Parts: sequence; structure tokens; C-alpha cells
Amino acid sequence: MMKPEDPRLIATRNVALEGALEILNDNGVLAVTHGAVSAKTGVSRSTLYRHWPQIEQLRNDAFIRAASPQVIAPKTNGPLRADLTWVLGILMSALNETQWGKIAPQVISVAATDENARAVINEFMQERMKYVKTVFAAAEQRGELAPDAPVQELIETAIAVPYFRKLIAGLPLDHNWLEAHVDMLCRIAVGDEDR
Amino acid sequence: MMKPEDPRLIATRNVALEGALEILNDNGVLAVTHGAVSAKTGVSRSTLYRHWPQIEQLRNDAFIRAASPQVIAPKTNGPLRADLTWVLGILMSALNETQWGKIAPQVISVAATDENARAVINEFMQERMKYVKTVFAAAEQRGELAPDAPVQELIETAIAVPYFRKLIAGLPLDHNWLEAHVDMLCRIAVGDEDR
DNA sequence: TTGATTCGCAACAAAATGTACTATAGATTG
DNA sequence: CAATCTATAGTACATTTTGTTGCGAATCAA
Repeated sequence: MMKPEDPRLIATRNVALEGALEILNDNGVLAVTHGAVSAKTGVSRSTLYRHWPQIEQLRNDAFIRAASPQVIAPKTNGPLRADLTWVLGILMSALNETQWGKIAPQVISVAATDENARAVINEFMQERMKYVKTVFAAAEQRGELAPDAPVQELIETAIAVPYFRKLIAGLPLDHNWLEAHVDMLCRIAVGDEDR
Repeated sequence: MMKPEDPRLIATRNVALEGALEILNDNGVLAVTHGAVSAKTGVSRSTLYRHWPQIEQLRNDAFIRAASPQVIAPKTNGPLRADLTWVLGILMSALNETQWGKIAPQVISVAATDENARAVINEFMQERMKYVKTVFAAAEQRGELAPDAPVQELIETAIAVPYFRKLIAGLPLDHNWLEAHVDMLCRIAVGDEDR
């Protein structure tokens, strides 16, 4: 049905967005312009204008590319503490060691005034929370959760704290923190286990 | 000792920064330029360049202005649940109803690449956390806290979740949420009160 | 009133942005 | 393979934005 896309289109799109991501990472959204991407990648300025007449479109496509590769299959075989440590450990690594740690704040800021960027970041976070939700759901199946555990609040807290520390408060994410964080979550989730 | 500043300097600085804040609020950091601020405020472009040769300086001063008015004296007469509801209620209002809700993400994004902005946002958050810390310290004094309550984690969580919901996840901050959030915090802090 | 400082304005240079056209290389179709 | 279509790089150019400078008028401090 749909005739396949010209490989040149795909190629330049990839090259351009990859360059845009680098610029985003190194110099922030403000620096992502047709001119800068052209200079960095070799793709001519006129071609970039043809692909993305508005610079916001190029930026949004770069955001989407930065957010999309992070798909994981959460571990759910228990116990809760181990599963949480695993899934939040991945999040910690992503924030510390990948471009995402630097690009996420850029997306957040653009999201304050741009509908599309807002959609990108919100959907990404819903996705992230789903992973954690899966972990808690499995724990519930196994009967590990206290009957009145506030699961929704727990999910949000699990994700919110690392993002807050890294992007907003400028606090480190390391293994000490991870352990303390998981401790706290388990403490709410399973009730008075060892007190 | 210090001779007082020329009132004209103060006046133009105020007018310019106020205009910069509006632009920041309406169109984002990218839109804050000497030209835009001049057009909005009537302060001439050359004057703006004289005050802030680098646009980053102007932006940072605007950030500082946006962050500074929010000084409060936290309520600490107990009980913990009431004090937390009060202090987090103020945070909720600030995020929902003042410029700060829109400007904070801008500061966060600039903080990813700019040292000064990072200092502004980090210090602001430290300050915020201090308020919550005061509340918990008072509760501890009154003997309301469980002996092994993870106070530091609680403080971070208290602040992290509302910021995460508002700025990152695009979730609403309302009174239902506030109650659930305080519930969870108290549940960790005071242990098994009514179970 | 006097001298110093700040401001707005205009003129200007330099850089970035946006648009149009052309020749060439690559892709697709029959 | 040949003919046709399509995307790209390169160039030229108009427009806008950015950054700098000099000067007269207004404001302030003494």
C-alpha cells in the first residue's frame, strides 16, 4: 500500500536528529538551530529547512528520539525490594549516564510553553510509571503488599524522587541513595515488616 | 560606607527584570532577549546591554527575582498532619497560581548547562526543604515521629512529588492529591498509627 | 547651579535567519 | 538499462536579529 520512503529522506533525518541531540546535550535547546545542526552534521541548511520548516518541529523530533530508546521489560519475580531496586537502578543509570539526564530538563522547560513537548514528556513519564506499576502489581499478586497500601502514591514517589534529586535539587543518585529510597518505599508498601 | 545607588539604575533594573519575567512566563527562556525586553518595557536596547552585556546574566537575574519572594515562616505547632498540609498547601498554591509554576521549568532547563542557574534552583530547593525539615523537627520534638523514621527521605519526598507532578508528569495538584500525599508521609513518619 | 551619570536614540557592522533557484547525485519505474 | 522523478548541496539574496558606538538630553547629587 504505502510506497516505501526514499532512503535519502531517512538518512538525512537520522543524521540531522543525531546532531541536534548532541547540540541539545552540549549547549541546550537554545543552541539547536538550522544553522548549528547544518554546521555539525554537514546536512545543508536548505535541506534542513525543507524537512523542518519550523525549528520547534526539529527540536520536538529530537526530544522524541531522546526519549524513545528507553524501553525495558521490568523484572517482576520478586521480592518487591529486589524488583524495585532493579527497575529504579535502571532509571538511576539512565539519569546519570545517558544523554537523557541532560536532555530531560530541556524537554521539561520547552513543555512549559509548547504543547507537543508537553505531550512527549508526559507520555514518557506515564510509560515509566507503568514499569513501576507492573512491579507493584506483581507484588500485590504475591500478597506482599499491605492491604491498604497507597499504590498510586507509591508509584509516583518511586519516580518523582530520583527526578527531583537529579534535575531539580542537584543531589546525587548513587547506590546509598537507592537503598534508602527503596527502604522507604517498602516500608510503606509492606507495612511493619521488621519493627 | 557604600554610597547609595543612583535611583535610575534601580528603576530601570526593576522595569527590565519585570518585563523579562513576563516574557519568561509567556514565551519561555528562548524569548528573553535584549530586543524583546526592550520592546516590552520601553527601556532602550543600549541601556539593557549596558546593564547586562550577556543575556545569560539578565536571565539569571530574572530567575533570582522569580525565586526570591517566596519566603514563608512554616507553621510548627502540630500536629504533624496539619503542619504538613499547611506548608505543602502553600507550595501547591505557588506552583498552581504564581509565575513560579511556569518559570521553574525554565530555570531547571538552563541549569542543565549554566552554573549560575544551577546555583539558583539548587539553593531555592534547599531553602524549600528547610521549611519541611523544620516541620518534621518540631514533630520529633513533640515525640510524634517513629524512632526510626527516615526523616531525610521524607523531606525530599514531600517536595519532590508535587514538583514532579506539576512540572514533569503533567498531573494536577489539588486538595485530593494533597490529602493523599500527606497521608502517605504521615504513614511513614509516625508508623502504624491507626491500623 | 554645577558636574557627573544615566538614558534614549540613531547609525552602523556583523551575524543569524529565512527563501528561492540551479545543477548534480541518487532513487524508482518500466 | 534508460528515462524519469526526487532529494540534496550550493549559491545568492533579502530580512531580521544581535552587538557596538557616539552624542545630546534628562536626571541626580553636591
